[in-house]
Amino acid sequence: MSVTIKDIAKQCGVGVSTVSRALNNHPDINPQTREMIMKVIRETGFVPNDSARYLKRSESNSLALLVKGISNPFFSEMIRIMEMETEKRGYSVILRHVSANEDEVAVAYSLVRERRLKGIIFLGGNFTHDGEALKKLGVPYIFSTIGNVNENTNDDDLIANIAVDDVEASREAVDYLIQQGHRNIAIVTDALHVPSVGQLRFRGYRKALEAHGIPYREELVYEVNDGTEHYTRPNGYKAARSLLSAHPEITAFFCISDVLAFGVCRAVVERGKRIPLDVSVVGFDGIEEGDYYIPKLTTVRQPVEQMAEETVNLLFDMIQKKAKPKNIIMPAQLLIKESSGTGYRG
Amino acid sequence: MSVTIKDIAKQCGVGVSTVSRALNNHPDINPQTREMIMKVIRETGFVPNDSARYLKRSESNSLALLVKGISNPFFSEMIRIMEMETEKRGYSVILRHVSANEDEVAVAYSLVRERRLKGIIFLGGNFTHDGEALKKLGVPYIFSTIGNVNENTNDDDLIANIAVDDVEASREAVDYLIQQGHRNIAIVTDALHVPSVGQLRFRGYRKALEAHGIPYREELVYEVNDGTEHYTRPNGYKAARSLLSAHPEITAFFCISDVLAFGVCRAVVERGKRIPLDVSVVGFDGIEEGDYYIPKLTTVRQPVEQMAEETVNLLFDMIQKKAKPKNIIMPAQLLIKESSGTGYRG
DNA sequence: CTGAAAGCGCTAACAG
DNA sequence: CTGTTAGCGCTTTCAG
Repeated sequence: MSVTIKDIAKQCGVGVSTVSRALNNHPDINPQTREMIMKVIRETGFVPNDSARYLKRSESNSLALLVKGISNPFFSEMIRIMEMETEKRGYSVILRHVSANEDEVAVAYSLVRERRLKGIIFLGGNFTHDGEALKKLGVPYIFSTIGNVNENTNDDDLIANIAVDDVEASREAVDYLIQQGHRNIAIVTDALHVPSVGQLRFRGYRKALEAHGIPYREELVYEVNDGTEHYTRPNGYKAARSLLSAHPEITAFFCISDVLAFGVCRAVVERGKRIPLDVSVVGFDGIEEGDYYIPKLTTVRQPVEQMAEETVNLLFDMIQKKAKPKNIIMPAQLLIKESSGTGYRG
Repeated sequence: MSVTIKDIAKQCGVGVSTVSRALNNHPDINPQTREMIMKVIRETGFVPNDSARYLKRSESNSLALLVKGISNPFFSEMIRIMEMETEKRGYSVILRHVSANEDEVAVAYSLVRERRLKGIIFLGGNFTHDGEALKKLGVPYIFSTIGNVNENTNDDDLIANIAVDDVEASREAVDYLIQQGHRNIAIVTDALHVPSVGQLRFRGYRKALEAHGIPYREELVYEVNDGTEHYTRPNGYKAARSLLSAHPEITAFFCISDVLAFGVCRAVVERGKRIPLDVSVVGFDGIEEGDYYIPKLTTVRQPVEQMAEETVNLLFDMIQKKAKPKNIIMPAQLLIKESSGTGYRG
């Protein structure tokens, strides 16, 4: 069908292996021969078939980055940095987004077999994986920004994991709201019933309330569940509308993602309330969009750059057997911007 | 290394071809044999190696969707619908994002060879392609939302293309601003020197000014160029800051993308001006985020759903030889929301 | 330094 | 219905 390595070999009057050597910058080749071959390759527009290469190759120097929920802008920056860091080490990255109903571990498994991967990074998603399936992967893997996947694990079974302390960061954020005078604080969260950041951040919320002796009210909790993706503006919007109409006494919203928070803000404003005069809104993640919102969003910032770097670092250390899987907790930072302030004390 | 089709064959006491048939739902196989084989496959956790499959297969029933500038949220929705439409037809989609410095046609070329693609969709990017390289692809291809790539082409060389009438849509948007009384209208655009939507939308801007006898002032044009991605909030922000400080008389901004517009809005507000009382801002694309912004963004909406559908439709017609490449223009719609209004008349 | 030859794991004729 | 066999395009020994 199209031009192959054989055609090039014939046209150059050399063997296919010589062409292969030229292609792969092998040292064992006469520079002149290489130059000649490369010239023909350029003229022909020949591109080697990766399927064939990977099929044959035993090693690859590449990682896969499997992202669940790629539309979440929080991941964009992380992906960018992880790609950069990986390429800096001479490795290439295979980026794949897996949809909500796909099994990322299964995808990882095929990829390892096809592309002879050296390691895998899982970004996003809940932690509900089959330990056996993970072990079968046969290469080091690491979870990033998925919460503490090792919560109930003993040291030997530790899974490589990088995340902020979701519980503590959320507790601080809600504590801040309470200190501002808020008492009727709603939370917009996700996936309370499965191990997830939603669950962890919710726990932080409860802890803060408890610490201040504020009774927990289930009616102020909204668990989003529309659509396949949960971290969306419409979901935040719906949450706040519903919460506000049932509980107009709410003066603050803690949202487990910035994207949800934008939806919440819009609903608050449409209800004729002012931010932050009447209602405070706090998000989570610290994405760029928040700084261009009006008002700028108060949020719990995850240190994306360092998290991305640490993730890649640890994975490479594991690949080189310099490290065992471990749990790394990064510091999150509450950034007080314009969407929050002193609570209404009616 | 890991379990292959041979292992399965051996374990089942059948030939590899039988396993292959079971795997591919071939009709020529005893249902019981298939069941038995599938059971072993499940138990073993065997996953066929796609590289090997594609290497051998002559056909694939798949398309590639090559996206330039994947971080632009405008594309997310288009991608979603295109994937849906394609799968509805029993084809699968290979989604690849190509970075600013990659050549999407080269990527397409490798993909065609590796994956035996049936067709290609190019999403985003400028139109500066080598016609020869495109022809070499050997399969039908289509450009979507990249502007009128056929502007200076005669009918025979027509390239399949779907876009809104960027010039006319922009003209209408600016015309609207003028009718609202605005006279000092700035434009935040991109890539004026190359064939691109930036250029087309800029042309619409000029046309509107001319039609109303408003002199064109180059000082009110800002061409973003920071970073590899141009359609970003920081770029919009910088543009508006710079424009407003040099020309405080500006009362309206026309931005060639919504994302730029958000940056502009933030800069306007920080300058102590109110939207839309003092300054109007109009975007382009009609992304969801605009409806959750405060104020809701006035924008030129591209009919994403229909564009996505038409793109897939035309490509399939071309694959089935039912249609030749053609140029399809879709209607854009000016959505007047909250970020624009009567101009300040000093 | 270079060529010949042996597969990588799978599919697709081709005979049974 | 099923097994045998010949490659898909490439990399990689192994001899020169």
